[in-house]
Amino acid sequence: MRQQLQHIREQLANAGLKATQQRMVVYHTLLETMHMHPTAENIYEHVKPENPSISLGTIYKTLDTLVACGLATRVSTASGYMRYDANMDRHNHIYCANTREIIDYHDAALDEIVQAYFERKNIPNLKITNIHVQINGDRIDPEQRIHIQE
Amino acid sequence: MRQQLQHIREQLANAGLKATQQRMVVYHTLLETMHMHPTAENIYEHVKPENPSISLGTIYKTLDTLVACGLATRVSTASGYMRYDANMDRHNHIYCANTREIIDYHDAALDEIVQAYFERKNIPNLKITNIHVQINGDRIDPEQRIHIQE
DNA sequence: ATCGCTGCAAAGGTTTTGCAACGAG
DNA sequence: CTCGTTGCAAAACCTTTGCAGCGAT
Repeated sequence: MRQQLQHIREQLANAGLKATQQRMVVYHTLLETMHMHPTAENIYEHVKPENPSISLGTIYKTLDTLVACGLATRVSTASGYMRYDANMDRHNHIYCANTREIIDYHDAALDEIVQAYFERKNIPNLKITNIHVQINGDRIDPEQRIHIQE
Repeated sequence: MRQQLQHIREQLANAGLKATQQRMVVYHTLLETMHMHPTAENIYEHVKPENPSISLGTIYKTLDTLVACGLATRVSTASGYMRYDANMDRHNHIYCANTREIIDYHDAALDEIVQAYFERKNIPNLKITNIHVQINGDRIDPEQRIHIQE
């Protein structure tokens, strides 16, 4: 955790950015709550108790900054809310329509199959940067968590 | 095209909805501009010259209606804008980062592979309703269209 | 004629912006 | 000390809503 803060500091320095309290806190929170793909508002509420003077505008600016320097990404939604993800490992998302969750889905075998498919396919005039499989569905039992085994 | 308007009329009737001028025009435009996955604003601008009295609020309400009765879907974006798609055939999307386009990508073989994969996989407590492959990339030559051959 | 739908304008919610004060390097 | 960053509040956006009047059935 001290190590993680050090890591954050380095990443920001590499991008030529100051390691301010606010950035440290926001990025740390984003890492902590990564699995829920929070909105700016979510992070604000999470951070405010221990940082009462932080402003929502700063959260937005910081998230933009993190995305710009490759420490986070925006998550595609059809909901109108912007959600953020600090998990930069190659992974896919399960979208639960009934619970509105977005669940990480790591699956190297799937990624391999899909990537191989597109290498064979070769779409002209397109340089593919990344492929993302969006699994839409519903939790059958909304009380029970979805647990993924590779 | 007359046939298409008839089809629209039937679909609306089936859903217990009145076939108003506005709905006909909006849906017709959405079908015509399907390939560009327009925003509500896009449709408004497209429609206004020939329907000066139509309001943007009506466009939004109509798009909601079309989505609710299964004639259109919302397209996932990481941009904050809501985009709509009247193409209800099973298909995927190519997201061009440099041109901001969303291009339809039909590929039955890919769909087959992915679907078979998840049938084998069976994620516990999840009922999959649909799987969507998002191909992110850049046009190499922004002047030249991307043309897909199956 | 009825009741659902439209147009308008106002409100709502999220995200961005401008600028003086602040603080990390 | 300097210049990038923050906090605040206002503005800019996109989308939704309320309601009187209109029009499809």
